[in-house]
Amino acid sequence: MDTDWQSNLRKRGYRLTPQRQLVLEAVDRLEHATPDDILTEVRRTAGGVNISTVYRTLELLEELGLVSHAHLGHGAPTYHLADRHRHIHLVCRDCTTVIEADLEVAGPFTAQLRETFGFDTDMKHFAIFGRCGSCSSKCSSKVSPDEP
Amino acid sequence: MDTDWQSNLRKRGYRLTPQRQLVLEAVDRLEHATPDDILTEVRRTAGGVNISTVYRTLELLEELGLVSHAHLGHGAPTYHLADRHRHIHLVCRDCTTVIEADLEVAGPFTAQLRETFGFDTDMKHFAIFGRCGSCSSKCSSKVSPDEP
DNA sequence: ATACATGCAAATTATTTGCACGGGA
DNA sequence: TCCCGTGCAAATAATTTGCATGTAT
Repeated sequence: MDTDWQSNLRKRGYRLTPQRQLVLEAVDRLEHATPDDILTEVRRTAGGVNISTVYRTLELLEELGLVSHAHLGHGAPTYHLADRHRHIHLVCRDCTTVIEADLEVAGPFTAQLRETFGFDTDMKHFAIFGRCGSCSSKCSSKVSPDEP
Repeated sequence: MDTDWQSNLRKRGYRLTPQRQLVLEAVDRLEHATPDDILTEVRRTAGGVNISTVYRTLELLEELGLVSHAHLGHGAPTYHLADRHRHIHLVCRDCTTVIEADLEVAGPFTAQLRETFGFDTDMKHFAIFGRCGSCSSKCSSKVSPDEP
């Protein structure tokens, strides 16, 4: 039987291929996965899959609203199921740990941005940069040049 | 006479070169400039300068605390004088306009992140993603797949 | 059957690195 | 003089694209 997304895919004139199923499954299984991570995971099942297929498929799945990506740092973007991961990413500049904070902690902040600038904010797309508690308590001698 | 940063440079054993002066001046003059933007600007004065020198110089100037960089989107990072641009960048997903908001609008938000997670936030480093007022009012038919 | 999807290789873009030469201190 | 800094070219990494072949519908 067809799942919801599979019939949706065909409804829009796209084909259902093994590669597309495998990429979606990999995005589901992995979390915060880069295109390269996803390729590696997909190849565990289907060895011949190419990286360009992964890029093209991720683009398609994002267009369909099934997956989203976020920028957690200078590196490659990370992909996740669109209906999962409804949270903010706090990334530590020192240990690169990612803390996941509920979207609502930013509620008053985004409300003010809307009020002041008419700006409709998506806090999920870019990470929030800073230093986590454990790195702060280490009183690191290496002071960031970008901080006040 | 030596400026502050020039003697600082030498104090640390680095040499004062035309390239380093020109890169710093370009970062000052341009705003939100990518390494490539900076190269173009520097070459207006000194044609032979190489892109790798720009990268190496930006790294050095950042180490010295003179410049900082921010990530305003998926593209290359942008550089600015460290003691300027003490603000948050609001980037529109549709028109890619950058709104500059005073850091203090995020005060309560960063206070709560510190309280809840012990996380010390630098709102300047990554842009805040969303949609600006004028793009929202256009009632764009292209609904973002990443929004609730 | 027929167009769309894929694999593959080459092109792009952004950044980094090895190396020999040249110029500041 | 000495060695750091630069230009240059090649290496890397991430992503995109053209094209011939393969395949879902």
